[in-house]
Order: sequence, then C-alpha cells, then structure tokens
Amino acid sequence: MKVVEEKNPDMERVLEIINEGLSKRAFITIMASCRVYYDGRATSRLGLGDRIILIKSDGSFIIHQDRNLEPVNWQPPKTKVTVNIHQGMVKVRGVRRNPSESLEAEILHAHMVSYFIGEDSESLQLAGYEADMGDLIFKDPEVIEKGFRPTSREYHTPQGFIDIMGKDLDGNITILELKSRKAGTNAVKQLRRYVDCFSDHKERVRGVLVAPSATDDALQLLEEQGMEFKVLEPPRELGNDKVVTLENFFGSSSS
Amino acid sequence: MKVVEEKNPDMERVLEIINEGLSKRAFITIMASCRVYYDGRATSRLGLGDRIILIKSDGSFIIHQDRNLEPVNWQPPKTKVTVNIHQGMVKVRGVRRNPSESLEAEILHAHMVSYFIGEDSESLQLAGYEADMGDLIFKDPEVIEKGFRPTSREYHTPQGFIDIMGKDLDGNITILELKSRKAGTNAVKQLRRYVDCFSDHKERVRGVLVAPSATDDALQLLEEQGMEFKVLEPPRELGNDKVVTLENFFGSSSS
DNA sequence: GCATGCATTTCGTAC
DNA sequence: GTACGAAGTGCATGC
Repeated sequence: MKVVEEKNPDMERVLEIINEGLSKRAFITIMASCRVYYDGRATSRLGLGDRIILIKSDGSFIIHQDRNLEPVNWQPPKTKVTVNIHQGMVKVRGVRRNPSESLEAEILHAHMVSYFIGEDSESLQLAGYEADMGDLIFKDPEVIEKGFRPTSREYHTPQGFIDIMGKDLDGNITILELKSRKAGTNAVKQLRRYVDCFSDHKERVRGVLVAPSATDDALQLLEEQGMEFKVLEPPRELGNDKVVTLENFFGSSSS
Repeated sequence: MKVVEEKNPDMERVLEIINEGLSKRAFITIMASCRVYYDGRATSRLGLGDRIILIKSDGSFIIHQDRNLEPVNWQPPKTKVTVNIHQGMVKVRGVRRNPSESLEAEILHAHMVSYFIGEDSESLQLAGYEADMGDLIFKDPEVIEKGFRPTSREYHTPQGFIDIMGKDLDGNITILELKSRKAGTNAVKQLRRYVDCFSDHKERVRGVLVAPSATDDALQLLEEQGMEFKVLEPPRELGNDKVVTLENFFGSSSS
C-alpha cells in the first residue's frame, strides 16, 4: 500500500493516521483548518484558516497558506514531531534543540489527512553556480581575456577570500570577483577591498568583476574606481553521467 | 464541496482534476512518480522518483522530495501553470517572465491527485526582527547604555546604511550595528567600515555591535579593533490587536 | 519596475 | 558542532 488517505476524518482518526504516518516514516499531508504557534528564533502566531501541512520522514515540518512560495511556518529536518488530542483539537507539535524552537499546529478540523510511502533515490543535478564559473575560468582562462593565467582560488585576505587571483598578459596581478547573477554595488565594494589589500604593491593591481550582468550603479562605481567588468555567463553543463536530452522539455513549448 | 481527491487515477483523470483545480483557483496537491526539468536562472534535472507537488492559486508551483525543508524545485507566485498529456505522461509546466524560466514535472504515475478550496484571511503575526530591535532602542535608548541618545536611523554612508547613530553620555558619536541573530565577523567588519567613514572626525567615534550573541571570532575582532559588544535580545512583542495567551502553546510541553 | 538588505533564511562545506 | 558564504535564494520596502 502506498497511499493512505481519508476525507473529513474525526479527530481520533486524524490522530491515528498521523501517528501511523510518523511511525512508518511516511510523507504526511494534511489539509486542515488550524491555528499555528511558533516560538524559537522568533515568535509568531497565526489565526484560524485552511492550510496544508507537510511532515517529511526527516522531520521537516512545513505549513503552507494558499499564497506565497514560502511556507508561513516551518521547522527544519531533525525536528521531533509528535501529535496528541487536547480539548477536542489535534495538536501537531515539532520541537528541536539548537536552536531551541517549537512549532505547533492546532487542528480544529481536518478536510483531508493522508500519508504516502514513496521511493526517491535521485538527487538534483544543478548547474549555473558561481563555483561553476570558477571551474570554467581555471579550465579555460581565456574566457577572461587573452593571456590571463589564474594562480590561486579562495586566496585569503583580512577582508575575506578572493574568488580568483591571477596575472594578466603583462604580469599585473589581477583579482577576479565572481557573481553568478547580476552583480550590484556590493560586489564592486567587495572587489575594491580586495584590491586595497595590495595597495602597498608597487605594480598595478587590476580588479575585475566577472558576472553575466551588473546594475548601472555597479558599472558606474567600477568606472569611478578604475576597475573593470567582464561579462561571463555561468556554464550550464550538468554532470557527464547525467546527459539529458532537452527535446521533451522544450517540445511542448509551442505557445 | 471542499476537497476533490482520487487515488491512482489514470492519466486522463489526472489531467482533468488538475485542470479543474487550476480553473477553480484551488490549492492542488499531487503525489506522483515524476521527473523534473528546470531552466531559467540556473538549469536542473531530476530523475524519476516519488514527490509531492503543490500548486497554489497565486501561481506558486512547488515540488518536494521526501527530504529537506526546501523544495527540490519551484516556481514563484504569478507563474503561469498549464498541464497536458504527451506520450502517455502528464506534464505540468510553469512558465514565467522576468526572469524567464520554466519548470516542468513529467508525471509517469500519480498516486494521488487532489485539490482543495479553503478559506484563509489570517496573516502571520511575527516578532523578533532586527527592525524590532531598532524600534526598541529608539523607544528606550537606555537598553544600550545610560545616557545614550539615538539621533538617526539608516544614516547613509558610502559604505552603506548605518543601522542607528547616536551620541553617548559624553557626546561621542556612537555607531550601532544591529543583528537579530548571533553576529559573526562580517558584522564586525561592516561596523568597522562605518566607523572609518568618520576617521577624519576629531573626536572619538565608538562602534558598538548590538546582538543577542556573537561568535568568538567576532568578539576577538571587536576587541582588536577597539570596538564594543552589547548584548540585546530582539523584542518578541506581537501586535497589540492580536494578544495571544500562551498557555495552550506551552501547556502540552510536559516532556 | 529595479535596487537594497533582512531572514525562524536553508544548505553545503571546511575546520 | 561551529563558522562562513552562496542561493534558481524569497520577500518587503523604497525609489
């Protein structure tokens, strides 16, 4: 049996199904009219309304309203979830330590309670990170410019770690600040601080912001500070062991 | 009718229920064996496995594996979600512009398909923010120290905005950097930059990190740089219109 | 609409 | 376990 589900169960049955799901380490889904109480890193209260509650086998405890991508309340993996009946309401409670926090959904009526035991051994293949850009630059330094030679990665300074350091064709120290998304003024300021770490250096030290794009403010600040911008898209190559044909993905996009 | 649900529906029925849910702007929940394709800000692929798919009436499109708090793939509100059958598989596709991105769940089998039309007019009451700390300090400046007088908030410098500026009992300019959680070295470095904006000032300028706690590294760095740390918990007062008794929340925590 | 900064950020990774 | 930084960050807010 893979799915257990019941519509409008009474409170005793709600308790029973949730406890079954918990003991079987199933993926539990509840549609319920509930209130929600959270205390821990912050404090929150949510009045009565219909929500969807998810409880995963790893202890993740998630409560969604009918709006927003983000859950309205949650508790991370390793949360200890328990359930009981009190004053005619089912209370689902998730507690964890470090940080010490507690989340409780007080269910007045469950429109549906269900759990589900599935199989999922796959993990996400994702590309398009800042780290991917760094790999690319080390593999093919000329994506930055002809003659560029990277010398170190994560070079330590008092101001933090320089993404990539290298030398240009003329031997000038060249500091790269990588951003996988549109870069803002903060990226420029950070690059500035790295360059300033070499202010006692007698030769010129170049600062280059490397990103797919940048805000106008960022470009202007670069200009003012005598630094440079290099357009570079983060590579999108997924692992070789997972080559995927894209045709079925784009095949249906004829609208 | 509030909940529509079917276990192990055939593909035609999956399509029908999802389309019903979409047209009624319901909250759709699907337990399915599926593959997932994402292209947009990054690129991802996820092989076959059992997942839970949520589609909200605001266009949020969320796919959860049985582990981790965060969804494995998602699409934010205002996504246009459509569904069709292709080669015997139901494909749920969410597309949006700006940024241009697309998410597709390719369903090989649905263990359960459901939707749910609920009522939820409540919004979350939440306290414990950095902003709450700022409010508290302006309302009762002596939580910082006797004689402290805040003069401005979000004071602009080339390095960014200073959370709170003020003067101490002796008239020294005092810069507060607020953190609502444990503060790290970055907070100290940021405070340092703000203080340095006044390096040409003839009088002493104090830098004070205000947070519930700080890492050892941060405390050491403060010490080295002649700056200070003030312990302050972010206040937890919820809006007055929503005073909640806590007894039922803590009543069942007898373990 | 774009840019900025906080968040119960989460999550991975290095130490 | 703690500290640090990226993220398809999301989200509110200010412009």
